[in-house]
Amino acid sequence: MTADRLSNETNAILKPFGISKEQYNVLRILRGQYPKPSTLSLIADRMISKTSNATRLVEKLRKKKLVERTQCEKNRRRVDILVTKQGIALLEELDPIVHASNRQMRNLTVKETKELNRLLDRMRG
Amino acid sequence: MTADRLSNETNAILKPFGISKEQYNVLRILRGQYPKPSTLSLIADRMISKTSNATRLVEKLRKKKLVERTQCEKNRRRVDILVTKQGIALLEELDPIVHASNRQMRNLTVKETKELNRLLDRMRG
DNA sequence: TCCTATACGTTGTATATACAATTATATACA
DNA sequence: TGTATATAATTGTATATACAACGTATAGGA
Repeated sequence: MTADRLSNETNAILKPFGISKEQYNVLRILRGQYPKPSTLSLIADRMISKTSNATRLVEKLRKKKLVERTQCEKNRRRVDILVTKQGIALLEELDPIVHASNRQMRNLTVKETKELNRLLDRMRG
Repeated sequence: MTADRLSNETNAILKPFGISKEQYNVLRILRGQYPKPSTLSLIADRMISKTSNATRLVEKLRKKKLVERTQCEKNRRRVDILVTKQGIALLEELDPIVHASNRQMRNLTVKETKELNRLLDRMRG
């Protein structure tokens, strides 16, 4: 529930830029691989989600020209996803805004943030 | 993300009983008021959600005969929601299962759980 | 070579959420 | 009294998620 609350505020910040928090997350994953392409399974793994959802998020980003999809030549089951220049530019615009907002939003000290992350890690098992 | 992970495992546990984690949550809120009825706004407040979503969750519970809806006589804008005997019975069946699962799942000590809750409270502001 | 199992992705259905617009009732107050 | 405002809930649209069923493509073994 609490995580949702944060998530929503991030969504509100991103809304004027035309993407959701989850789509922003996918873009960051893609940038992490750049200039190498990512597969849908890789994206899904990083999001701890299903490939079916990665399929649809990527499709939304593709329609906005923020990513490109091409069938992988070496393994035609795969689809190579690559963030476009527009995607990178959008990320660079968004990063400082989102980071500042996150810090302010959760109102925790640095020490508390570390402890929170430690506990969340433990929860993940 | 982490909260989602937990949430899904709880959903998996509840699935055989025909309700979702969110619906279970609504039932518990209603039991907390029992035998007093709750309004949709009260439920939404407790869930840190919107009344629109409470409306739909309650409707699903109503179709399963787990709650009853009646228009409030004193204030006809309100709708009184009351958990039924079947609802209470289901909760009693589910509580130990869900609690055991939560404890196991998150793998934290009692002290850590308290600290986690404290930090989450701080985050809520 | 052929057949089976696995890998990668897509689509359909159900769940939940946020936000905006709308309806209906109640309250405040000029 | 009559009008404006606030409260309570509903409905429509968009977002995301999980799960299951399905369609290809690849790999491995008989």
